[in-house]
Amino acid sequence: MEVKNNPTMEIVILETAERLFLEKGFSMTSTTEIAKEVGCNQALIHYYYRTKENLFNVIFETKFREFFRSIFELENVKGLNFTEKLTYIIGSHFDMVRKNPKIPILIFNEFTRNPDMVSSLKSKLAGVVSQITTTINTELQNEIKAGRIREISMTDLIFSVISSNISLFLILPVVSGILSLDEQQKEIFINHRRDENIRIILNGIKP
Amino acid sequence: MEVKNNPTMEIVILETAERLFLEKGFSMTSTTEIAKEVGCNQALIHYYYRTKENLFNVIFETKFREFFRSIFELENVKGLNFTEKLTYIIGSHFDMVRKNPKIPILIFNEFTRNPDMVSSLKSKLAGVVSQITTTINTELQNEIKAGRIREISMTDLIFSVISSNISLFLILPVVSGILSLDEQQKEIFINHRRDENIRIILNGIKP
DNA sequence: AGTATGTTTAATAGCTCTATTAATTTAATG
DNA sequence: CATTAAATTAATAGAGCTATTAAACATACT
Repeated sequence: MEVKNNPTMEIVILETAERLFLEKGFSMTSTTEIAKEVGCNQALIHYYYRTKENLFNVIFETKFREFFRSIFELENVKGLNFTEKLTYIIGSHFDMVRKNPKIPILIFNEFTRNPDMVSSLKSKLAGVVSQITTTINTELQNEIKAGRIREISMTDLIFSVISSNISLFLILPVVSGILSLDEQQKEIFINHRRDENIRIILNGIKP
Repeated sequence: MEVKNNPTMEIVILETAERLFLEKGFSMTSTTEIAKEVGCNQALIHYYYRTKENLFNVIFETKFREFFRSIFELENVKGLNFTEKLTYIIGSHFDMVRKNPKIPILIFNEFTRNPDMVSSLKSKLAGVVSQITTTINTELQNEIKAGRIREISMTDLIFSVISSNISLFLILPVVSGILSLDEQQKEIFINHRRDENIRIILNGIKP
């Protein structure tokens, strides 16, 4: 009965794998490569995680959950009116995606690579989704009744926010590649699109 | 000096490869699998296309060009006012993406798999982009001056249209997997989002 | 010191993939 | 029919990948 004294290797492997999987996807990343990057023997990866698939799943589940849990940060919105609330929500969702720009494409790819995985994730999401929906749905309905917002469902609103925010970071590599943007120009572009996304949605739901 | 009598195999290979590459991406598709699907010997693929990379590039270049050339169909918009024009453009862009829902993710993945490819495609796009921009930019500026549209650049407008349209088809597999939507429900959802995308953008650029 | 337990490595089996080469089949031509 | 070129296949080299196994190493405990 030993106490794990230094679980460093196990963790280093996980972190390195996470980085590589996010950079290059599941199939383009080999356990051999992970081991080389970590600086350990390739068998060690299988010692801790048994299979590559399993290692990936550990990472994927974490990231997937993380990503969806923090879809909308609803802590700091008390005391704001609806427009202010929405502005804050869209912005903080944008910032979250900005911090994890590679996760969406990882998810999309994983869904085509392994469609069976869907079922195992369904349950985990149900709660999160309904929580978000109900939290501000009442307020949305009030705004609509008051005629300050056009008829639109919560689902559609959320969908539009997520769409515009994630797609920026999907398209960005292509655009910045084609236009040869440097890091600074990219930053400017990102910040500009942050404002634009907020603006187009706020305006887009007006009556 | 023979005349190619039946180039069927060459073409069948190309079409099958296209389907598989779009379904599962570059690295998840093997030449062995393509051959099996075509019903020919695996060496035949290399006989016609030499390398898998090369076969992919042939397909990718075509699809990429096709996708960008038809980004905006500007044929049938004469005689319409600006709002009608924009409605038509967003809708037909949506329909184009709907017909080729897998191309965007193919492009995004290819850009991370092989960043060098960017340079070879730069030139091919310059023309297309500027053409689109200039065609309706004058009109957009007029609308802005007339106070019917808020201050927004052509680039931002195009960006928002492309974003909302492609991201639907990226997210769809995830959403429909989680919500277990059948084909009919998917159709309804897609059509609904088509309207919603048009609406949010038209509204989103109002003053 | 010696044993037990957990960690790490070396070696390798077994598979699949890409690409090439040589041989075989098919089709066209004089 | 014989010849020639193109299309197709069989066979295989060579590489990389995943996963397993047994051995070596390290560490803690009695």
